[in-house]
Amino acid sequence: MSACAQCLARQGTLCGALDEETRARLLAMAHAEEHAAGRWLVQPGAAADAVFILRAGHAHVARLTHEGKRQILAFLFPGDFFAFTYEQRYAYGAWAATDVALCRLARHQLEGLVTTTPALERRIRVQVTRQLDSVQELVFTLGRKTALERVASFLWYLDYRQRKLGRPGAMTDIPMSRADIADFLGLTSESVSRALTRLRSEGLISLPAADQVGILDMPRLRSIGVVEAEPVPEQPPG
Amino acid sequence: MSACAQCLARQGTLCGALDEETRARLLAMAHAEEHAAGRWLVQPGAAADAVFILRAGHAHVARLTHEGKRQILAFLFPGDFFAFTYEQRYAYGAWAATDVALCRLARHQLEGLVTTTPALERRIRVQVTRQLDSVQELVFTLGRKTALERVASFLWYLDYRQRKLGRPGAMTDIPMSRADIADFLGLTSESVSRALTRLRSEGLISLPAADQVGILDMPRLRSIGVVEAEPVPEQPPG
DNA sequence: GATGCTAACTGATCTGGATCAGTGCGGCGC
DNA sequence: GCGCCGCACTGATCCAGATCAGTTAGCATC
Repeated sequence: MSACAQCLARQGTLCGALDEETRARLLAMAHAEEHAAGRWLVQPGAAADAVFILRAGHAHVARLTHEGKRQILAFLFPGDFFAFTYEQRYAYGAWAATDVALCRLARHQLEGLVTTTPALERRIRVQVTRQLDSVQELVFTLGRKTALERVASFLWYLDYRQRKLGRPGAMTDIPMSRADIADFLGLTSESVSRALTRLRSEGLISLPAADQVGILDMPRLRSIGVVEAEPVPEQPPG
Repeated sequence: MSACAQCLARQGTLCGALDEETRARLLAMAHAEEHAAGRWLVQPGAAADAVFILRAGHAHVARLTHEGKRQILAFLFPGDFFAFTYEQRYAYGAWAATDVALCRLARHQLEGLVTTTPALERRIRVQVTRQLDSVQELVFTLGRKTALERVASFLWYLDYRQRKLGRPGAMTDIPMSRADIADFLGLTSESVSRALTRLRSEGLISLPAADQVGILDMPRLRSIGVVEAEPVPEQPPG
């Protein structure tokens, strides 16, 4: 079984629910790649000619400014696809945080298959819509949450992602640095540290190592972090 | 010509580039609606059973918290479609800022047409991807820009949207309140006012009325606001 | 054209998170 | 084992933007 086959068969991702034939065709055009940690997988501003699926490792999508500011737009977990756009060039870059393995799909090839395969088209639409929902979630976090709320919701999100990948352990990995978390949440690494310390001192989490959290009180963590949207019967705030 | 026909024929939107037959079918399932200012067009948390296209007026997509905080996720202009999701319920609401006119498309009907019409499927995918790009832009704004930068980029955005709708006048309308702008940019209305005052006092804009700006120095406004992503040759910041 | 009423603006003060400046610690090379 | 290096944490100070408190400018109503 080729390197890409397994990742294309994964449930709940781009191709999981597709029929055999379509998956075989995708597999035929998929190009397996490996990259070392600390490299651009997608160069910001490069010609947008391919779509990728992360097979293994951790990566993130980020936008940079000329002053060296960075905003991480998404953390990528195995099975996630990225670099999908209709623009000529990528507005953002994708960075390998660890050693990673990818499937690369040439955009024009994929586009060809998509036009003759409604089921694939639909899968892509579902995935892009999901991504839209999750970025809107991030907008809310950045616009209207305090530092503590941001970190609490981030821990919930980390746990959720890892649970979905099927790791039911008591501990949740933190596979990125404090600086990465800060650049995702619109904070500094110091603020992330302080928020974690505070959550620990209040007994919501344990921090046995810098890259591991144990969530001790999920309901309270959720209530601090998630700030649930509520079905409003009538009348707006503004 | 029915109320919806014109909006379905509009170029650059959901249905602009479709063939006659598909457009006729869409038109057949489109239900024209009008709503007064200050009402929910889409109730947050309501069953997600329809998709809408804004025909006339202004509206916005917003998420609320139980503490009365609000984050506006997008301002809607004529031709925009919204409330498109694969979830059971809307995570966000859409609010009529002025009197509005809509086309309503029942989700199950649209879904049926979409599966047999690749061109429509593709149009939706392009639109959703564009929305994703613009929300990512907002993430960057909220995560890494100062108040002045946010307001400057917002004015550029307003001007861009209105230019695209074909209003080449020297003045740009501001069809929403300062509080709305604040809730979009993650600020307070006071901060929005101060930023506008400062941009005016530095000669970048004129403010003949509260709901109109004249952009006097677009290059400088862009350079303050847009903080362009730059194609990085190698090496990350983190 | 006086009387409210609402939204925009502005000034004074407060504060959450940034910034600056360390300390502590775990992993790695020698 | 020991020194080095990089990251996480923590303490002290600073500051951008929030908050609080008016003032001003339309605009509708009588």
